[in-house]
Amino acid sequence: MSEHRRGPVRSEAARVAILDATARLFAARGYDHLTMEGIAAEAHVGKQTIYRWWPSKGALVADCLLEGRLFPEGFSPADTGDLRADLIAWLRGILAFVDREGGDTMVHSLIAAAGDHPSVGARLSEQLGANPLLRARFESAVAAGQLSPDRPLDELGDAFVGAVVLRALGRAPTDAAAAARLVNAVLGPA
Amino acid sequence: MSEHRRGPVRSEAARVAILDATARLFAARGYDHLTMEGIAAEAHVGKQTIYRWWPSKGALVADCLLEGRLFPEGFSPADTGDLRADLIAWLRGILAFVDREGGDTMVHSLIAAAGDHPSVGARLSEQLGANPLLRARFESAVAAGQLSPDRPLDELGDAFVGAVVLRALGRAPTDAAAAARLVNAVLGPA
Amino acid sequence: MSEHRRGPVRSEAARVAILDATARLFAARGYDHLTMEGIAAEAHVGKQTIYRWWPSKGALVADCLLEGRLFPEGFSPADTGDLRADLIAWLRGILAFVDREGGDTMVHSLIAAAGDHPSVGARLSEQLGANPLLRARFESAVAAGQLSPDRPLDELGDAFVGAVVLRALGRAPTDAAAAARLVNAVLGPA
Amino acid sequence: MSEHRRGPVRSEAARVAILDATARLFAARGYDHLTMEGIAAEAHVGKQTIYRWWPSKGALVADCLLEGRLFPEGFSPADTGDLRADLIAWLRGILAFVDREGGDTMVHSLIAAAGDHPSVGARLSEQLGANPLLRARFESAVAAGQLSPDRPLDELGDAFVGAVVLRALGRAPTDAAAAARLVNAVLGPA
DNA sequence: ACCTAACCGAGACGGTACGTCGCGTCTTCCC
DNA sequence: GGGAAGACGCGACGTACCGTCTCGGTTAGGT
Repeated sequence: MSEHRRGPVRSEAARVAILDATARLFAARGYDHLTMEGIAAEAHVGKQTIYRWWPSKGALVADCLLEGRLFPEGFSPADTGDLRADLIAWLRGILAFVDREGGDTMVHSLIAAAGDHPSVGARLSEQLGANPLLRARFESAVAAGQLSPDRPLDELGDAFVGAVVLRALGRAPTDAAAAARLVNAVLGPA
Repeated sequence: MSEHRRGPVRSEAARVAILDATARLFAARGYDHLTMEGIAAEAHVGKQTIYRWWPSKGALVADCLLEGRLFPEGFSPADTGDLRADLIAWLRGILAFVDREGGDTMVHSLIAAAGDHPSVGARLSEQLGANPLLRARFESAVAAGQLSPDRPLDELGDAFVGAVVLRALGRAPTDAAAAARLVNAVLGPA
Repeated sequence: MSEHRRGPVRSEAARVAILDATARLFAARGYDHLTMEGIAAEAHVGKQTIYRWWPSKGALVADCLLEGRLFPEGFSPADTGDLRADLIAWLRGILAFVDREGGDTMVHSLIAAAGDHPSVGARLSEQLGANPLLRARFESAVAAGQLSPDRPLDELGDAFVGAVVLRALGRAPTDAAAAARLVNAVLGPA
Repeated sequence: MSEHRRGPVRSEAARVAILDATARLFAARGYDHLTMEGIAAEAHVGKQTIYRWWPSKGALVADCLLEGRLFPEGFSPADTGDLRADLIAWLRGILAFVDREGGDTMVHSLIAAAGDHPSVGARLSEQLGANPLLRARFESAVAAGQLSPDRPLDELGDAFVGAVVLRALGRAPTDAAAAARLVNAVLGPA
């Protein structure tokens, strides 16, 4: 009944080698020094094998992001019961990542990749902003009466993550109090 | 007294022709279809004349932005006395610009350019976010008692503009109520 | 047994198109107006395809020479039994070629190419001087007793061809008796 | 009565500096690595000053040649009374010059320059071949009965020098007996 | 036990743009 | 008005990648 494909199936080894090579080169040299030829060489794979399964460099990076090959970590806010303190700690972690050696390159690369490939943009806020987890933290704060139930929570997360992205775009230096200022700005003073 | 330079000075005609050509091509075809060769041809100028004065495509676009060649307008919030209404109107204008024909291309191009060149990022928030004017609007709101004097105003602006940028990165479609939701999220419910 | 190469083999069509284009443009505009870009365009070929197989313009011209694409003819002395008359006729042919419309350009181009690429120089004396055939003519003359068997024949050929090349270098105009004078000078008076 | 030119006359210092720089760079890097910009810089002279007085690189080199800035020496045959021995010694000197470090570069450069500028070709045979002196040696040999008075002497010189140039073009290695073979070839066996 | 379609590596191909070099001209200031 | 400095429009250079294509070799179904 069903149409059967003959011949060998997709090589998992090749798929993994390509994604590994992509993540490795992305981390080492950034998105715009990433080349299809470089990936193919690094992965010991023919270029056609890449093009057979991914339409573009952006899609490849999006897949790496999806499989968590670019951020081993994944930032998520703690829940100590004190929303402001938790948000400040969470933002500090992200800002420290951006400020560290090569971190701004990583962020800029992701932003560049987001420009190339729509789904990278979507993944970006999830991975960097950990939006589902962030939203959960907000919901917990609402339940605890620390946050008005009328605040649209997704937009609230966007405001925090967006401010960080904007800072990263402009490469503005971040001081120690930046996280606290941003929380005060968005949530209102304590 | 001063050490004097001999030889011809920089040609203003060439400088203007290059910036004009850059702005024209940027608007027409977007940042990543913008090429140095295309600019040189459009400006009837040698490539070397571009490289003599600008190190990269990004720097060129940054200068265009600085001279207001990319946004004749410049979004600025009105001051009717009602902060929320003014912010919603201002955000709607920006979102409409992003959503309009080719508007997302323009924004993505600017974001891409920001990745290439630091000062584009800085200029971006000023031009697109009109930060000095936005800050003035916030200060007016503080004076009117509509905003707590303890909110850091620059971070507040970053949160708004950042959220818009983040939306644009993910190419999420914007509905009519998006502006209002964002204002409620950041400022708290009315 | 043998290590096997994978991947596509060299395209004969591209090779021929490049050599054809080179010969065509060389004949039309001379060696120093010959450009790699022009050849690539004329041959409908990427520049890299030329650089992949030839290191320089000179090597390309040398290959054309080797395949007889620059002189369809190839000057060779007749053997009527009269050495002096045959040499004079042969030299007249060459001098006429040099003097004719564009002929000096061709010769200067070849000399310039010889400067660029060693093997062009070697091929030059073979093609223009037809040395193997010239040497055969000398051997025939030795057998006929018209030439001392102690004359080194290669050097004899070099003397004739070299004198012509030297004339061409200096662009000295050649009169009708030039060929006869050269024969008398080298072979001694009749 | 006569039209007087006003302003300063041609600067001899500049003229000498340019020719010196040309000769220095020619010897150091060869004709085709010689650039007008390089000469101007080396001579601490504006490019316009060069173009004001010389039409091309070739003309510049021709002038250097004319003033003896390229060959301090100038090969001339001795007159010991033995023509063959004198010619062999003379040829050996030239061949040694060609074969020595960078000597072939020098000769190739001169040939290339001859292609660019007609008078370089003419000067070349005079300087390298020392034709007037060579002709004088031949005339002495005719007087001594060592050479038939019917041999055209200019063509005879051309044959010798031309054979050397041809060898140099093809970069053929020269062995010790080469000079003797050439003399035997052209003059006939002893 | 073939057959054969789809996979794989390698890499040649026609292209586009890059950033550099050198050309010959033009422009500015100084002597 | 000659000369230094050097900016200009221009054209070619040789390189880097793009995305497509063409090879032989390798694997699995299907028959």
